[in-house]
Amino acid sequence: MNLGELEKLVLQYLWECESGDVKQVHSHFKSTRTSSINTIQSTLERLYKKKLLSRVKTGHAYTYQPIVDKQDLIAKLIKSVTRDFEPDENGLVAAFSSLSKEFNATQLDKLESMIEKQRQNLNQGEIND
Amino acid sequence: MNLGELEKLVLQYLWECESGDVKQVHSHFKSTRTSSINTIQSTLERLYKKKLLSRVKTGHAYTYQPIVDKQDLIAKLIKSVTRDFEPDENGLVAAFSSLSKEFNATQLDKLESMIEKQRQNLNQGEIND
DNA sequence: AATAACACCGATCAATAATCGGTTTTTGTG
DNA sequence: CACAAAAACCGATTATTGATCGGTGTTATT
Repeated sequence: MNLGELEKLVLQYLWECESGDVKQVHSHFKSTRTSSINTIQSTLERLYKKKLLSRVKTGHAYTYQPIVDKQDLIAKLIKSVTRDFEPDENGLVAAFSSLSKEFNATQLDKLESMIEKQRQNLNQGEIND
Repeated sequence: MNLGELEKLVLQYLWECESGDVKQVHSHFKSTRTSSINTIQSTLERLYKKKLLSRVKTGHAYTYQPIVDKQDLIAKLIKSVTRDFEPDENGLVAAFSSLSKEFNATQLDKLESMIEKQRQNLNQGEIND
């Protein structure tokens, strides 16, 4: 999936605010972008069609809300760019070897504790099978 | 940076073959795609402009060669999609938390050994400073 | 000099994001 | 209920970028 510049910005905003209607989104960007309210409208619709936003009518205006959270979307995009070149299921692990060169000690600690947490998840799953 | 479908395929091929000229690339894709040799030509030029390929004249034909290897390109793309949403330097680490949910025990082992290797790199650097 | 192989330029097409005007629908108010 | 405001919806336009190729110029080889 490919996201345009405005689409990314709108997503960012909705992650911060939890939800919002066209008017809110439009007025948020009034200071930084010249996009008309119709432009915001169609951007929201595009994100809705891409299944990144849900919407409910409140009164006669839609309130839009992100379906996926930021981390999940990033994860999805990372998997997508990786799979383009390494369809293999270990592709992501392999890609990590290049990536790891840029982590400092603190970041490595964090990564390691995430790994440990995931190990526990796996073990937990085994017990309950 | 955004890569088209044919651009990705051509890159893949050149990673396998180390290098190749237009004719070679074209004949490689003859069976799977209908792209004319001119289409291959301009795809190679686009990749060259994107600084993903280098080229040297051998006779009067260019020989193209990847500048970045596959893992490095994947790493670059991963950093790029991450930075779009998490400009912070810890963004990648944060993104990893969603990603980690899908790794099995073997993969976790591999990741951990990469982390260990990177720790040693960091220590080595310190000593030589 | 002729020819073949190739690069290079320019044009077109396709897909998609960004843009907005105009119309219809909904709703709240006098 | 009629009307005005607010919002959705539809359709058209523009911009960007990748894919495509024809035609022309350039170079090397015989």
